[in-house]
Amino acid sequence: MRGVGDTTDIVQKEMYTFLDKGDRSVTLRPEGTASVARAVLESGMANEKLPQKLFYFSNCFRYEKPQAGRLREFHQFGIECYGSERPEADVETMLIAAEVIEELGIPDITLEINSIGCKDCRAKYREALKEYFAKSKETLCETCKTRLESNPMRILDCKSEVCSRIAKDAPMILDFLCGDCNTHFEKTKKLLTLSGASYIVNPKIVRGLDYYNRTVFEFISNKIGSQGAVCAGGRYDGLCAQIGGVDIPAVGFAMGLERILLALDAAGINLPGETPIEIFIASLPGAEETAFVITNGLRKKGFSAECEIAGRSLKAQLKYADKRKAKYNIVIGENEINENKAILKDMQSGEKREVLLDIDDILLRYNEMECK
RNA sequence: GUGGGUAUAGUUCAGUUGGUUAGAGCGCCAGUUUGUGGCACUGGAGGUCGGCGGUUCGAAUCCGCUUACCCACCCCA
Repeated sequence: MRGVGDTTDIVQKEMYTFLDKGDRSVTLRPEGTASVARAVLESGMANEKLPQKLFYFSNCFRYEKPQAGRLREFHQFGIECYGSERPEADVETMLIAAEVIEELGIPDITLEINSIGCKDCRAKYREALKEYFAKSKETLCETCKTRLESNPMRILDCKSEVCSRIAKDAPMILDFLCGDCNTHFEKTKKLLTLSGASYIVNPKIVRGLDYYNRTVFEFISNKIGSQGAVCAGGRYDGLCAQIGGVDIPAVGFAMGLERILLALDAAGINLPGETPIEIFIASLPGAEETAFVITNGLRKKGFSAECEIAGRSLKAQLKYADKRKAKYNIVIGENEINENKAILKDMQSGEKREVLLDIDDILLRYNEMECK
């Protein structure tokens, strides 16, 4: 609550909080950053070397009404950089996100950035906003009336027709940045441009977590429904001190994995499916034990090998091997056991080669066929 | 929290104004020379039609309640 901010929706409405069997109040984490900050401080990482660069994959929980791209249990991939207050860290972070998105091949993603300044800038800005919105206080929507006192910046984000119309001509945070924050933002934009990253400045971005300051950004898709933010983040210099640790600047992002999957799906990009097995050892009645032992031997050599464990006919076994996309097969029956020989067959080319019923010989022939 | 929608086989979906034994494609299993798969053909398994209650001679179909899911608002990854 301290980290994310107790006036945010995440804390006020969306936390899964309950008592455990020892009557302790437990909350499922709604996001990753505050947990990482706590871990960094608790483990003393901040005293080791700086900057520290970290990543996480984690499931998160928010009590919201589910819809496309919004689940009550979802997964985030995130990175965090601790120990630099300079724009290089901000841009490095954004570039990594851009790289991930590009590497995955997701098209039509826009990077939107903004600066929400520091405490001083925001104090002035809040006053200006209050003054501005107070003039139309009566026409604001109910939630925004309360936001006027608690967190006027979020009125800018309100989608209600009335509020957004009023917000249209509201003062912009960018006009209230102090010298340092302005320099930081200008340098950030410059580094992005120098790195060849395309972005737009969206002065309306207000992140929903209170720990952010200065740079905030979102990677947005318009192909995955109304929950378009596929990745979002920013700088959070005050968070460590806020939760009771040393004062250490940081910047990071979180990526919504389910939303990434939606975007991949919308673009028709398939993720790699089932891993094909390398060798399938089929067996005829009486040869099951030999097949089993050879399969195990191949596995110990690091191969992905399978044999029949369901007692099916040869035909069914090979059908199964085909469905598993096995690269090679070996059929073992009475003849093979008597002669201590079998046929290693490439299931795609149909090429065959004689092998001894011996792990090393199978590996040798396998490699010969693979290298051809 | 607010609004709208959907629920039938493993899956994607048909199912007429209420009327016999609820169907199809794909998937799964088996067979088509009992030692080589993919293709084709044939056959098979698999459903208390989301749940409970009501109307009716009769309900997958109509009504009420309920649960789950989907979409949008809100909010956010």
